[in-house]
Amino acid sequence: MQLTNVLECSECVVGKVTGAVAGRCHFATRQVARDEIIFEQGQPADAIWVIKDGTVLLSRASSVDGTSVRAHAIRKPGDLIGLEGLIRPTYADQARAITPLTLCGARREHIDRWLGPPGTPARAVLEQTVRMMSGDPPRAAGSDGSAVRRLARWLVAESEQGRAPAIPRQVLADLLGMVPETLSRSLAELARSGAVNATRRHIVIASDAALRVAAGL
Amino acid sequence: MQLTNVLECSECVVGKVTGAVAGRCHFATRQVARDEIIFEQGQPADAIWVIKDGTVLLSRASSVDGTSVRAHAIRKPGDLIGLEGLIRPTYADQARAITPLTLCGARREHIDRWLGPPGTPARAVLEQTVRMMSGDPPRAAGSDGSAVRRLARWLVAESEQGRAPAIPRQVLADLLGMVPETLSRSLAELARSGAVNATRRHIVIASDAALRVAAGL
DNA sequence: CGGCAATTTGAACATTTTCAATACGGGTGG
DNA sequence: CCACCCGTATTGAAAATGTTCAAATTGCCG
Repeated sequence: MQLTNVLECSECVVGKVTGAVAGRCHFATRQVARDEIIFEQGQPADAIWVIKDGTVLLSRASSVDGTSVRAHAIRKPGDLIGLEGLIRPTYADQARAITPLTLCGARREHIDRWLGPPGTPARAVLEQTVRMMSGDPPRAAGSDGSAVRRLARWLVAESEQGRAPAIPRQVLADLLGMVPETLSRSLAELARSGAVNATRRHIVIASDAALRVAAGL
Repeated sequence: MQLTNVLECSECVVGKVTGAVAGRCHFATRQVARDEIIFEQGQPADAIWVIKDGTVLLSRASSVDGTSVRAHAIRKPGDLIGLEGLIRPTYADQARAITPLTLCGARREHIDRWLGPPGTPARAVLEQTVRMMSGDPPRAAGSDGSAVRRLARWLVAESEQGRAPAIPRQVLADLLGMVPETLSRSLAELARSGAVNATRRHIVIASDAALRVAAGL
């Protein structure tokens, strides 16, 4: 996304807007060593950062069980991290430096003021966008557990009032990182164990408990 | 992300900001039938929509080869689709209705005006965020092709000047949806075929051609 | 220069994919 | 209103692929 690896203030979102000349932007610069944690998932989201130099790794513990954390994105110079602070009290990801880093950041209140009054169109759209982003679960893959387990987790996470969103099998398979045949088999398995009740179009949850067992929770 | 399935104007990003009472927002409402395509990947991104009711599926053809499209996200009432129009001339995804839909939308120029002057902080941050979002490749999964192929594709997509980002194997494995052992083997395979040259910390591309062959391009 | 943790390798095993055939269900037209 | 038809979903069996677990290696840091 960025041609050079180091971001000048004149190329930075913040720098550009404030018309800053090199190094004069009002955000605070901070150096971070490799492997250092910038923030933890669940911590109060009290700062937002721009990456000037280096690479950041975002990881998230699966929202349902607290265990296995999985890397889901890398962020590079120019990118913003910690934006979820705009819409929720805590960080949605863990951010870790996988190279030495230069960051520029500010506390949430500061950003809040800087962004201008809430209720302006740009700000409202920004917030909605961040909400959308941090709500997207990373696409599942084989190493996330067996097909049955992934399906069960998805059902736990996405179902409302005992019914899963009506999504064609082909599409759901894609979202779960498997082929339709495997999805079909997994669903049959869950039905066999009494966790769900599936027709061609709808999936209803028969036993929340059984489903959670299948999900490994 | 939304408790009810139908979004009132009073709950909508646009509605809220404009203080609209029911149905009075200046965006145009549109009904969409199930399976209808709202926009195609690559088309001029000339409109942005808010989902009022229903579910939208976003799919993307892998950026490297034009073939296999994969579903990568679903969007629900309250979400915005087509935001990439703010930062690039064409849509980054295909959007398809997987239920009957009610949308509210406006042309890009309109949104542009509505969002206020470019160069305001909120707007700049919004644009940067959208840029980040549409740049994120969906996490790979087993059904996307063999491990070697997925690795090769990632290398093609992420390398700059013949070198891949310096990422620990463990992390890269996660991003590619495989376990470290499999990554190791895949990398060895690519090295054997002369496509890359790997040390523990860096991966350099030895032959762009060979790599593309391994990627199936 | 030595120790250690990350990585690589090996072999057996489990799972998923594949390919092909069948069943099912919804929509359509009579 | 019912029967037929088509496309989607399911099932089966074999083969390919990835995972697991354990052991050996290697490169990097102090």
